[in-house]
Amino acid sequence: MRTQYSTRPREQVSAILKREQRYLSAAEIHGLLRKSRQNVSLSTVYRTLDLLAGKGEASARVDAGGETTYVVCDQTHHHHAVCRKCGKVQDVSCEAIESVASALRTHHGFKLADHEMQFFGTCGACK
Amino acid sequence: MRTQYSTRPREQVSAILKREQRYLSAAEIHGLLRKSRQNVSLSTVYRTLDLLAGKGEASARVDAGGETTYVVCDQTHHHHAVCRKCGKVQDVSCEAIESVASALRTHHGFKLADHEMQFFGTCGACK
DNA sequence: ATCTCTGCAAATGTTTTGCAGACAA
DNA sequence: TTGTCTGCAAAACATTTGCAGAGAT
Repeated sequence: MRTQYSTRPREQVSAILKREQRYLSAAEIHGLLRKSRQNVSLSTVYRTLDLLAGKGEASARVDAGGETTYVVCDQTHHHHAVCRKCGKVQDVSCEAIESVASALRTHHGFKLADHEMQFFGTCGACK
Repeated sequence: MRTQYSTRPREQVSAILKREQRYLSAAEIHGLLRKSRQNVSLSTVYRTLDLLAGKGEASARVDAGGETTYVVCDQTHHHHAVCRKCGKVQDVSCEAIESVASALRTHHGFKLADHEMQFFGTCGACK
Protein backbone atom coordinates (compact mmCIF):
# COMPACT_ATOMS: atom_id res chain seq x y z
CA MET A 1 0.00 0.00 0.00
CA ARG A 2 1.10 3.47 -0.80
CA THR A 3 2.74 5.48 1.94
CA GLN A 4 0.64 8.35 3.16
CA TYR A 5 2.06 11.44 4.68
CA SER A 6 0.50 13.19 7.57
CA THR A 7 0.24 16.76 6.39
CA ARG A 8 -1.23 19.92 7.75
CA PRO A 9 -4.09 20.19 5.21
CA ARG A 10 -5.15 16.62 5.94
CA GLU A 11 -5.08 17.18 9.68
CA GLN A 12 -7.17 20.29 9.23
CA VAL A 13 -9.84 18.53 7.21
CA SER A 14 -9.95 15.62 9.67
CA ALA A 15 -10.17 18.00 12.62
CA ILE A 16 -13.23 19.76 11.20
CA LEU A 17 -14.96 16.46 10.55
CA LYS A 18 -14.19 15.17 14.04
CA ARG A 19 -15.37 18.34 15.67
CA GLU A 20 -18.62 18.73 13.75
CA GLN A 21 -19.96 15.19 13.91
CA ARG A 22 -22.45 15.86 11.15
CA TYR A 23 -22.63 15.40 7.39
CA LEU A 24 -20.59 18.08 5.63
CA SER A 25 -19.92 18.68 1.96
CA ALA A 26 -16.49 19.45 0.55
CA ALA A 27 -17.58 23.03 -0.05
CA GLU A 28 -18.79 23.43 3.55
CA ILE A 29 -15.55 22.08 4.95
CA HIS A 30 -13.63 24.38 2.66
CA GLY A 31 -15.73 27.31 3.87
CA LEU A 32 -15.25 26.45 7.54
CA LEU A 33 -11.50 26.21 7.02
CA ARG A 34 -11.34 29.57 5.30
CA LYS A 35 -13.29 31.19 8.10
CA SER A 36 -10.59 30.16 10.52
CA ARG A 37 -7.88 31.27 8.14
CA GLN A 38 -6.74 27.77 7.31
CA ASN A 39 -6.24 27.88 3.61
CA VAL A 40 -6.69 24.47 2.09
CA SER A 41 -7.64 24.20 -1.55
CA LEU A 42 -10.97 22.70 -2.48
CA SER A 43 -9.19 19.99 -4.48
CA THR A 44 -7.28 18.95 -1.42
CA VAL A 45 -10.46 18.80 0.60
CA TYR A 46 -11.92 16.46 -2.01
CA ARG A 47 -8.78 14.36 -2.12
CA THR A 48 -8.67 14.09 1.65
CA LEU A 49 -12.32 13.10 1.88
CA ASP A 50 -11.81 10.34 -0.68
CA LEU A 51 -8.86 9.17 1.36
CA LEU A 52 -10.77 9.09 4.63
CA ALA A 53 -13.70 7.33 3.00
CA GLY A 54 -11.30 4.79 1.50
CA LYS A 55 -9.79 4.08 4.91
CA GLY A 56 -13.26 3.72 6.39
CA GLU A 57 -12.73 6.65 8.72
CA ALA A 58 -15.48 8.67 7.08
CA SER A 59 -18.76 7.71 5.52
CA ALA A 60 -20.30 9.39 2.48
CA ARG A 61 -23.88 10.21 1.70
CA VAL A 62 -25.40 12.14 -1.19
CA ASP A 63 -27.78 14.73 0.21
CA ALA A 64 -31.08 15.87 -1.28
CA GLY A 65 -29.36 18.60 -3.30
CA GLY A 66 -27.00 16.12 -4.94
CA GLU A 67 -23.93 17.09 -2.96
CA THR A 68 -21.80 14.37 -1.44
CA THR A 69 -21.44 14.80 2.30
CA TYR A 70 -19.23 13.06 4.84
CA VAL A 71 -19.16 12.22 8.56
CA VAL A 72 -16.48 10.58 10.65
CA CYS A 73 -17.34 7.08 11.78
CA ASP A 74 -15.62 3.89 12.83
CA GLN A 75 -14.79 0.99 10.53
CA THR A 76 -17.25 -1.64 11.72
CA HIS A 77 -20.55 -2.02 9.94
CA HIS A 78 -23.29 0.14 11.36
CA HIS A 79 -25.87 2.76 10.48
CA HIS A 80 -26.47 6.42 11.13
CA ALA A 81 -29.23 8.26 12.95
CA VAL A 82 -29.31 11.83 11.70
CA CYS A 83 -30.97 14.53 13.79
CA ARG A 84 -33.12 16.78 11.65
CA LYS A 85 -32.68 19.70 14.05
CA CYS A 86 -28.98 19.85 14.88
CA GLY A 87 -27.67 17.56 12.15
CA LYS A 88 -25.70 15.47 14.62
CA VAL A 89 -25.02 11.91 13.57
CA GLN A 90 -25.04 8.94 15.93
CA ASP A 91 -23.78 5.49 15.08
CA VAL A 92 -26.32 2.70 15.43
CA SER A 93 -25.57 -1.01 15.36
CA CYS A 94 -27.87 -3.29 13.42
CA GLU A 95 -28.89 -6.47 15.19
CA ALA A 96 -32.48 -5.86 14.13
CA ILE A 97 -31.52 -6.58 10.52
CA GLU A 98 -31.66 -10.32 11.21
CA SER A 99 -35.44 -10.34 11.31
CA VAL A 100 -35.51 -8.44 8.04
CA ALA A 101 -33.17 -10.95 6.45
CA SER A 102 -35.39 -13.90 7.33
CA ALA A 103 -38.51 -12.11 6.12
CA LEU A 104 -36.82 -11.42 2.79
CA ARG A 105 -35.85 -15.04 2.46
CA THR A 106 -39.28 -16.37 3.33
CA HIS A 107 -41.51 -13.92 1.49
CA HIS A 108 -39.38 -12.96 -1.49
CA GLY A 109 -36.90 -15.79 -1.99
CA PHE A 110 -34.22 -13.15 -1.64
CA LYS A 111 -30.84 -13.89 -0.10
CA LEU A 112 -29.64 -10.79 1.68
CA ALA A 113 -25.96 -9.99 1.26
CA ASP A 114 -25.72 -6.33 2.14
CA HIS A 115 -27.88 -3.41 3.18
CA GLU A 116 -27.89 0.33 3.66
CA MET A 117 -29.96 2.22 6.17
CA GLN A 118 -30.34 5.80 7.19
CA PHE A 119 -32.50 7.01 10.05
CA PHE A 120 -33.88 10.53 10.44
CA GLY A 121 -35.53 12.03 13.48
CA THR A 122 -34.81 14.01 16.62
CA CYS A 123 -31.89 13.27 18.90
CA GLY A 124 -32.07 13.21 22.71
CA ALA A 125 -30.49 16.64 23.07
CA CYS A 126 -32.94 18.31 20.69
CA LYS A 127 -36.29 16.92 21.85
CA MET B 1 -52.08 21.54 -10.25
CA ARG B 2 -50.59 21.94 -13.68
CA THR B 3 -52.16 20.00 -16.50
CA GLN B 4 -49.94 17.33 -17.95
CA TYR B 5 -50.16 16.04 -21.46
CA SER B 6 -49.68 12.45 -22.33
CA THR B 7 -47.05 12.52 -25.04
CA ARG B 8 -45.13 9.98 -27.00
CA PRO B 9 -41.71 10.70 -25.44
CA ARG B 10 -43.16 10.32 -21.96
CA GLU B 11 -44.86 7.06 -22.83
CA GLN B 12 -41.59 5.77 -24.23
CA VAL B 13 -39.61 6.58 -21.13
CA SER B 14 -42.28 5.07 -18.87
CA ALA B 15 -42.44 1.96 -21.02
CA ILE B 16 -38.70 1.32 -20.70
CA LEU B 17 -38.86 1.74 -16.95
CA LYS B 18 -41.84 -0.59 -16.64
CA ARG B 19 -40.27 -3.21 -18.80
CA GLU B 20 -36.82 -3.24 -17.18
CA GLN B 21 -37.79 -3.25 -13.51
CA ARG B 22 -34.31 -2.23 -12.45
CA TYR B 23 -32.47 0.96 -11.62
CA LEU B 24 -31.62 2.89 -14.78
CA SER B 25 -29.88 6.21 -15.28
CA ALA B 26 -31.13 8.89 -17.65
CA ALA B 27 -28.24 8.11 -19.98
CA GLU B 28 -29.04 4.39 -20.00
CA ILE B 29 -32.68 5.03 -20.77
CA HIS B 30 -31.66 7.42 -23.53
CA GLY B 31 -29.33 4.76 -24.92
CA LEU B 32 -32.00 2.04 -24.83
CA LEU B 33 -34.43 4.33 -26.63
CA ARG B 34 -31.93 5.17 -29.34
CA LYS B 35 -31.21 1.51 -29.88
CA SER B 36 -34.85 0.95 -30.75
CA ARG B 37 -34.91 4.06 -32.91
CA GLN B 38 -37.08 6.03 -30.53
CA ASN B 39 -35.46 9.40 -30.53
CA VAL B 40 -36.12 11.20 -27.30
CA SER B 41 -33.73 13.90 -26.21
CA LEU B 42 -31.72 13.42 -23.06
CA SER B 43 -33.30 16.54 -21.56
CA THR B 44 -36.72 15.08 -22.03
CA VAL B 45 -35.62 11.87 -20.38
CA TYR B 46 -34.45 13.89 -17.38
CA ARG B 47 -37.63 15.92 -17.32
CA THR B 48 -39.80 12.84 -17.52
CA LEU B 49 -37.91 11.10 -14.74
CA ASP B 50 -38.35 14.11 -12.46
CA LEU B 51 -42.02 14.04 -13.28
CA LEU B 52 -42.41 10.35 -12.50
CA ALA B 53 -40.46 10.70 -9.28
CA GLY B 54 -42.62 13.67 -8.33
CA LYS B 55 -45.77 11.65 -8.90
CA GLY B 56 -44.35 8.81 -6.83
CA GLU B 57 -44.42 6.46 -9.80
CA ALA B 58 -40.64 6.10 -9.82
CA SER B 59 -38.08 6.07 -7.09
CA ALA B 60 -34.59 7.55 -7.37
CA ARG B 61 -31.30 6.30 -6.05
CA VAL B 62 -27.79 7.65 -6.53
CA ASP B 63 -25.55 4.76 -7.55
CA ALA B 64 -21.92 4.22 -6.60
CA GLY B 65 -20.68 6.17 -9.61
CA GLY B 66 -22.69 9.24 -8.64
CA GLU B 67 -25.37 8.82 -11.28
CA THR B 68 -29.01 9.11 -10.32
CA THR B 69 -30.96 6.01 -11.25
CA TYR B 70 -34.70 5.26 -11.25
CA VAL B 71 -37.08 2.32 -10.93
CA VAL B 72 -40.85 2.17 -11.20
CA CYS B 73 -42.60 1.56 -7.90
CA ASP B 74 -45.93 2.21 -6.22
CA GLN B 75 -46.68 5.19 -4.01
CA THR B 76 -46.89 3.58 -0.58
CA HIS B 77 -43.84 3.59 1.64
CA HIS B 78 -41.64 0.58 1.17
CA HIS B 79 -38.09 -0.51 0.41
CA HIS B 80 -36.22 -2.15 -2.40
CA ALA B 81 -34.36 -5.43 -2.65
CA VAL B 82 -31.87 -5.18 -5.49
CA CYS B 83 -30.48 -8.33 -7.07
CA ARG B 84 -26.74 -8.06 -7.63
CA LYS B 85 -26.88 -10.50 -10.54
CA CYS B 86 -29.80 -9.42 -12.73
CA GLY B 87 -30.40 -6.00 -11.23
CA LYS B 88 -34.08 -6.67 -10.76
CA VAL B 89 -35.75 -4.70 -8.01
CA GLN B 90 -38.47 -6.06 -5.73
CA ASP B 91 -40.62 -3.98 -3.41
CA VAL B 92 -40.41 -4.90 0.25
CA SER B 93 -42.74 -3.67 2.98
CA CYS B 94 -41.20 -2.64 6.27
CA GLU B 95 -42.98 -3.94 9.35
CA ALA B 96 -39.62 -4.94 10.78
CA ILE B 97 -38.72 -1.29 11.18
CA GLU B 98 -40.83 -1.10 14.35
CA SER B 99 -38.28 -3.04 16.38
CA VAL B 100 -35.55 -0.74 15.11
CA ALA B 101 -37.55 2.33 16.12
CA SER B 102 -37.96 1.13 19.69
CA ALA B 103 -34.28 0.23 19.96
CA LEU B 104 -33.34 3.73 18.80
CA ARG B 105 -35.62 5.28 21.37
CA THR B 106 -34.36 3.14 24.23
CA HIS B 107 -30.65 3.05 23.53
CA HIS B 108 -30.07 6.40 21.86
CA GLY B 109 -32.89 8.69 23.01
CA PHE B 110 -33.64 9.14 19.34
CA LYS B 111 -37.17 9.70 18.03
CA LEU B 112 -37.45 8.12 14.61
CA ALA B 113 -39.35 10.13 12.01
CA ASP B 114 -38.20 8.66 8.74
CA HIS B 115 -35.85 6.09 7.30
CA GLU B 116 -34.28 4.83 4.11
CA MET B 117 -33.27 1.26 3.41
CA GLN B 118 -31.76 -0.57 0.51
CA PHE B 119 -31.17 -4.29 0.39
CA PHE B 120 -28.70 -6.06 -1.86
CA GLY B 121 -28.41 -9.75 -2.53
CA THR B 122 -29.58 -12.48 -4.85
CA CYS B 123 -33.16 -12.84 -5.99
CA GLY B 124 -35.05 -16.12 -6.20
CA ALA B 125 -34.66 -16.38 -9.98
CA CYS B 126 -30.88 -15.95 -9.87
CA LYS B 127 -29.85 -18.31 -7.06
C1' DA C 1 -56.51 28.90 -29.73
C1' DT C 2 -54.05 28.07 -25.81
C1' DC C 3 -51.03 26.23 -22.91
C1' DT C 4 -47.73 22.46 -22.42
C1' DC C 5 -43.68 19.76 -24.40
C1' DT C 6 -39.64 18.98 -26.93
C1' DG C 7 -35.06 19.47 -28.80
C1' DC C 8 -31.08 21.91 -29.02
C1' DA C 9 -27.34 24.35 -27.32
C1' DA C 10 -25.59 26.78 -23.68
C1' DA C 11 -25.17 27.23 -18.75
C1' DT C 12 -24.59 25.28 -14.19
C1' DG C 13 -22.55 23.06 -10.30
C1' DT C 14 -19.94 19.50 -8.44
C1' DT C 15 -16.07 16.69 -8.68
C1' DT C 16 -11.71 15.25 -11.01
C1' DT C 17 -7.25 15.78 -13.08
C1' DG C 18 -2.54 17.44 -15.14
C1' DC C 19 1.21 19.68 -13.87
C1' DA C 20 4.95 22.19 -11.59
C1' DG C 21 6.54 23.44 -7.31
C1' DA C 22 6.33 22.47 -2.04
C1' DC C 23 6.72 19.26 1.56
C1' DA C 24 7.46 14.93 4.53
C1' DA C 25 10.34 11.29 5.73
C1' DT D 1 17.03 12.62 -2.04
C1' DT D 2 12.87 10.45 -3.24
C1' DG D 3 8.36 9.95 -3.60
C1' DT D 4 4.11 12.05 -1.99
C1' DC D 5 1.24 16.26 -1.47
C1' DT D 6 -0.70 20.76 -2.75
C1' DG D 7 -2.66 24.56 -5.28
C1' DC D 8 -4.15 26.24 -9.40
C1' DA D 9 -6.49 26.23 -13.57
C1' DA D 10 -8.58 23.53 -16.84
C1' DA D 11 -11.31 19.50 -17.82
C1' DA D 12 -14.86 16.26 -17.15
C1' DC D 13 -19.49 14.93 -15.82
C1' DA D 14 -24.14 14.78 -14.81
C1' DT D 15 -27.98 17.68 -14.71
C1' DT D 16 -30.66 21.98 -15.64
C1' DT D 17 -32.43 25.77 -18.26
C1' DG D 18 -33.80 29.42 -22.00
C1' DC D 19 -35.84 29.64 -26.01
C1' DA D 20 -38.31 28.98 -30.31
C1' DG D 21 -40.93 25.80 -32.67
C1' DA D 22 -43.94 21.39 -32.31
C1' DG D 23 -47.65 19.05 -30.15
C1' DA D 24 -51.86 18.04 -27.19
C1' DT D 25 -56.47 19.10 -25.94
